[in-house]
Amino acid sequence: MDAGGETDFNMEEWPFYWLTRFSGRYLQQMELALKPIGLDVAQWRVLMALRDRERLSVSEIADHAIAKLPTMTKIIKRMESDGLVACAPRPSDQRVTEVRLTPEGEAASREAWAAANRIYARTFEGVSARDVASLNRLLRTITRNIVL
Amino acid sequence: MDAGGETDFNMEEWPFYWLTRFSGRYLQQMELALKPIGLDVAQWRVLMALRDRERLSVSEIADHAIAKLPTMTKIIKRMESDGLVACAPRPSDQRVTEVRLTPEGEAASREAWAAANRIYARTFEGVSARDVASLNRLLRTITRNIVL
DNA sequence: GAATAATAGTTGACTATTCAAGTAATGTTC
DNA sequence: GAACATTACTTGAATAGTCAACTATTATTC
Repeated sequence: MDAGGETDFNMEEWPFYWLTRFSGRYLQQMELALKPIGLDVAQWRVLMALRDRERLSVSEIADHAIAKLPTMTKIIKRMESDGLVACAPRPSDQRVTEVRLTPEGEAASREAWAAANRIYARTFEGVSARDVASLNRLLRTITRNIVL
Repeated sequence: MDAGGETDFNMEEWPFYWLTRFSGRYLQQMELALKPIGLDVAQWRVLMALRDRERLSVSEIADHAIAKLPTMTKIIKRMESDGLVACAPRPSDQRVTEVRLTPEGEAASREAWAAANRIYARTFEGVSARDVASLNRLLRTITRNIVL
């Protein structure tokens, strides 16, 4: 496959094309679904990160959400002043700022997850569980491969 | 699958998790690869859109790159003042601004595609052509489904 | 254990993106 | 064909994201 040359190259056979395109539409739809909840995509990423663990440092959230650290600082500050999260220095290491959801943040999280599930349901309607599993497997592989 | 509830939910079995994660890393890597060429991700999206067609309107590019129209206006203006693209009103409809690559823009495009191909090669190393084809097929389906 | 290095985060100046409101050209309706 | 609506952008004010430089805390080295 030679995407740069003059040879016959079909964009639709290039996975990056579809991944970019899908990702863009996913963000559009999430943005739309989050608006009534009073959230944006950046905040949604923080809620996703805080789904599994109760407390995370700002760096850990930035890493998980694949955002730069200063960006994440400011997103967290916004969410803090909106009352969605609470921040406190970690007792064992005062350098790290630990972030956790407030009850209000948990409520927003539940609403956001419900919205995400609705989008998921219609997006994968008619796709078999086996195909979803294959997709996850392949995505995990290429996500690992791309970093080098 | 109930991503919002208290039930056992494994993020790694949720395709949106991987799609978001992959997409983030892809953008990181492209950003890195484009820097020496003097391009950013926004400009790369324009070059991608202009790969197949010689001339596109600002709206068409915005739509293809899944960006908002005012954003695209400004990206195009930046690229125009960098000498990468040229703009002219469409003769048959003076409202539309047609954008095409300059020779300089074509050169940048070739370099960017080469960089993208290098990333693609290492990302999909060891992935069979059949799996790539399945991935494309599934991505096309879910990209169509998500919009409703 | 004082000096230096490394880590975690924040801040401020700069750039990029977005929303809302504007302009200009084309379509439509009566 | 004049008035109104729609389309295709563009612009300016507000917001968000980024880079470089800074502070504070912990780790390491001599």
